[in-house]
Amino acid sequence: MKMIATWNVNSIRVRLPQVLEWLEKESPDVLCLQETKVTDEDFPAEAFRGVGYHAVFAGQKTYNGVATLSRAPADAVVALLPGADDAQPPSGTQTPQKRLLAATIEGVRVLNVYIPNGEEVGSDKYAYKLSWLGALEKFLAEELRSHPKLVVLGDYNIAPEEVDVHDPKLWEGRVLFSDRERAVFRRLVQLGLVDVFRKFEQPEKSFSWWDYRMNGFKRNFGLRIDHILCSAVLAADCRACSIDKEPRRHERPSDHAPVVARFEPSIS
DNA sequence: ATGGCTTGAGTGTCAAGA
Repeated sequence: MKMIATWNVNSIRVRLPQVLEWLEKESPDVLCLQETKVTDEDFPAEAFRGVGYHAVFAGQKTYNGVATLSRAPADAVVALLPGADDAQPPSGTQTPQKRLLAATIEGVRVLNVYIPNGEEVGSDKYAYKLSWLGALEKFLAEELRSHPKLVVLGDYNIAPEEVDVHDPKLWEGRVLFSDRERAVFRRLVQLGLVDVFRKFEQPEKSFSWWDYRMNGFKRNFGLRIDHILCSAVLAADCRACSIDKEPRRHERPSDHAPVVARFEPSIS
């Protein structure tokens, strides 16, 4: 396995042609998708099989939903985060929320995550985000014990540092960039993970999400909230990590861009 | 200024995302 990627597609129904095109062009070994927004019976597994990918998926109607596509089959699949919905989820939300998919692919433990948005600091959804992150931290610590080759990638909905935000003053204290969220991100890293994007020199103002409104992409008003965190063993063999802005320029784009990590020699 | 776009649900218009 030499290339893994993550992409919040904001509806797999709408984005399917773009994802198929991207797979054919880039040929990653693994692609983790978030916000598929379909139930499992509506997931387009056949279309992915047609271009040479296995798919595992955990979806629900309208919201959330994660899927992991891979050249090699996925084993030991866990489709729910233990303890995530123990605390009261925000009123009116469907439970359990489908936001995590763990799978072992060619001996690498791949944790695909769609961390809650949190809406606004102090809201019910913000409390749910922190509670969900607490459950993730616990699950991750356990998974790391049994899987030295582990990667956690997806839409974290957290911009970890000032350089990850187009206007840190504007975003100070706000959801996605609040101190508590950033502290949790640091705690996840301290479990023994590396944010591989920051292992390498990167262009100034590198972001993975831009608001659809106000020409956010053209003005590069964005945030880096999609991340690839690797265990030390995998990070040592990571040779590059980049954000592919090309799909964000398409007609009807997702508001997120794919993030890609490359390894040498093969990590499997 | 609490908007701005986009998607899904469902067919009028709202919730949710970030």
